[in-house]
Amino acid sequence: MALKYSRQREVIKDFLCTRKDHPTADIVYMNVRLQYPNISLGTVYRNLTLLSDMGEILRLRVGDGVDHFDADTSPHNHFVCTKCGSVIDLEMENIDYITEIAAKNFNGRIEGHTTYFYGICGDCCGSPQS
Amino acid sequence: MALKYSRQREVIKDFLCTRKDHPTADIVYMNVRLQYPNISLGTVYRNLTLLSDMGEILRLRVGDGVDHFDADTSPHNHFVCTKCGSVIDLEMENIDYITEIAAKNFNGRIEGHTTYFYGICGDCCGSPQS
DNA sequence: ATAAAAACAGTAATAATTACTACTTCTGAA
DNA sequence: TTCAGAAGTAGTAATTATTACTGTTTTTAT
Repeated sequence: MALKYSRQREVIKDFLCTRKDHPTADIVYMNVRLQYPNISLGTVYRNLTLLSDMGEILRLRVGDGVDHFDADTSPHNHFVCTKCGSVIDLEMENIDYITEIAAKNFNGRIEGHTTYFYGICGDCCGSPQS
Repeated sequence: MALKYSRQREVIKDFLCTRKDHPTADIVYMNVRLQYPNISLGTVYRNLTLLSDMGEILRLRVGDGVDHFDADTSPHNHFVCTKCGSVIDLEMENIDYITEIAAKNFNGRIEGHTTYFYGICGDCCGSPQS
């Protein structure tokens, strides 16, 4: 009986599934609290960690100092706007073969890679003085 | 007269040039203090930020929650061991063309990418129970 | 030499995340 | 169906990396 059901965890997962942007723990907290007013931030963090450890969600470390979370666990890549900070899904062909390129002259086991593309997103390209 | 000479900055840069692992600010601080005992941690952070803003060093956000720094600014990629946490240079062919692959169906400007390979390093592969 | 700008040491503050604790909720058997 | 114990929770405190602030020192252009 290692993992028990928890209403809070379900609500967190459900909320994350409704979002295509990649919210931070704090944003999850603020939103989940609307339906579940006395949930605690610690519970949000614990369950996000739990869910990502189980592989049900992804934890994205895009380099802005805050973890982002993604309910879409299918293989895909992300773009981070250096102007507005938004994290966007990319529809692009799979590039996982780069791990084989990396493995060629490497003395160790390469298991994967994390790649984030950065630049200016469509919205910010259109807005004044970038 | 925007940027003035500073002995502290020189010592920090010199130390970083002697290292091929990718030390954190704290490790830089501890080592630089051996030669410069009353340097402050804030000075180390400020100068590391300054140097990376000038492009003289790289700031690596490998996803372990701590920034690493690299005096080698030539284009190369990094590997992070998920067991011991060490950050290692990879000698591999350039993969920057992946930004063009990413740009194909993307409505915005892709300027670059950060890629970190992860797995088990050579040392940890050899050691017991990985 | 000197004065203003920049940098410094030392300390305080911030921000994200994790740890702790007493209480509550699940759940598998009696 | 109860009920005991494990797992989870709310609320708070602690931790960790980093940045900001302040009064003093260093650099450098005149």
